[in-house]
Amino acid sequence: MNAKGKSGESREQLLQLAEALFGERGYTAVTLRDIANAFKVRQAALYYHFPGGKEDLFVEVIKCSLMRHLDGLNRVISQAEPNLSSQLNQMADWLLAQPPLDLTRLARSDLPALSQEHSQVLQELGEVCLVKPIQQVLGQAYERGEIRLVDSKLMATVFLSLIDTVHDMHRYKNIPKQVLARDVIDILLDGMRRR
Amino acid sequence: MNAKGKSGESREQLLQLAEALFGERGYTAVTLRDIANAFKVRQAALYYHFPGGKEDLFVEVIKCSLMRHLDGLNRVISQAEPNLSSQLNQMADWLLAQPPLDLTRLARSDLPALSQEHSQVLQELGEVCLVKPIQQVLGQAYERGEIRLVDSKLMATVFLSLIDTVHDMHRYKNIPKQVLARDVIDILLDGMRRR
DNA sequence: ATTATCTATAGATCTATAGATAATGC
DNA sequence: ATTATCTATAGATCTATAGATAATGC
Repeated sequence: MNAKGKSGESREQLLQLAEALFGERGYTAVTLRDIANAFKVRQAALYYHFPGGKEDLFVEVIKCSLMRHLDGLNRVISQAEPNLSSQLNQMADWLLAQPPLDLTRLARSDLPALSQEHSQVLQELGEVCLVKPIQQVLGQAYERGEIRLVDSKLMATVFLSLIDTVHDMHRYKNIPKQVLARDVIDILLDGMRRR
Repeated sequence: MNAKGKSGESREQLLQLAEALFGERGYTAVTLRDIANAFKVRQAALYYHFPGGKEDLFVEVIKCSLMRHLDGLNRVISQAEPNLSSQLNQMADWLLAQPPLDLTRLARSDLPALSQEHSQVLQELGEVCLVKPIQQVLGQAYERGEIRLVDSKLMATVFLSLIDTVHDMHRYKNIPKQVLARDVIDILLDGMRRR
């Protein structure tokens, strides 16, 4: 082996660099050369780690990212106080610490460039790993009587795109992301509250 | 002239087709061939209408779209009843009738592929044409005492990404976009209301 | 003469493959 | 022998340019 250490950790680092780039600019806008540069190897060397090429690398990146999100969300949900406010804020903190994962762009721009197979798999995994956990939290809050009945899928998706908005807003304001998120979440919570 | 009629209207139609494509999949994912196909000409013929090439076409598309949004938003704001609920709902209806214009993707994926000049111009025009009008409506609602003090830029951006969420959500549900938007807007309004 | 297209193609990427090379592990 | 890179390059796009062509307007 030439530069990188144990196989597992260098693959991990490659996935991490690729995730940051894909997350920032999207599938078509990021080239294998960009990723190779970040990894400090030549473009062709990526085919050693991902013989399937760009599409397989992307699919792997998104799969890993989504699985990690599922784990992370479930963890913070279980550790949060058993009320919606705490749960949403903990989820927001966790999501904001991750590289951006814009489901809207994923569905609109990235997935259409992939094979129908891959597109469908990622679409469904996105539902399961991101939308479902939030939907569930909203559903439980309704059953506890904390909020009134809402379209939980719609509100879960709104919550996720709110996170992306805050990710971006942080470029222009130097208010911490968590504070921005908390402000919007408070408004959503008040709005959903039983009256 | 061969196929298309008066110069002005064919340019209009070209801009409209390009706007739909760019809006759906983004700058890098849409090729000149895609646009030419939609316009039913060969790729090279686009250089007659836009000698500046792909980047200039995109910049023109976004400029026109943003100016139209500014006009449309100002019009519906002035025609709405003078309360925030009516104004936001009218704006939502108008935005949902337009091709999607995802500011998050624009800033993250599209603008970085352009020259710094163009990138900056569009960035600022996006602020002026989309964010500012909504910010203003929120500011006036605060002065009327309808809502409490909020970060109007943050909430304006949240409102815009909410519209994009609804644009997408409509793919999966067959509930009318306006109804979905109204549900979320009601929640935001209640949350922002003075207590 | 002007307008709106076309064909053909140069030049610049980008993805992906083939084969060489160097370092380590047995 | 295996692992992780490299160089070189084929093949496929994609953008952009040059020059030809056909229809209309004067």
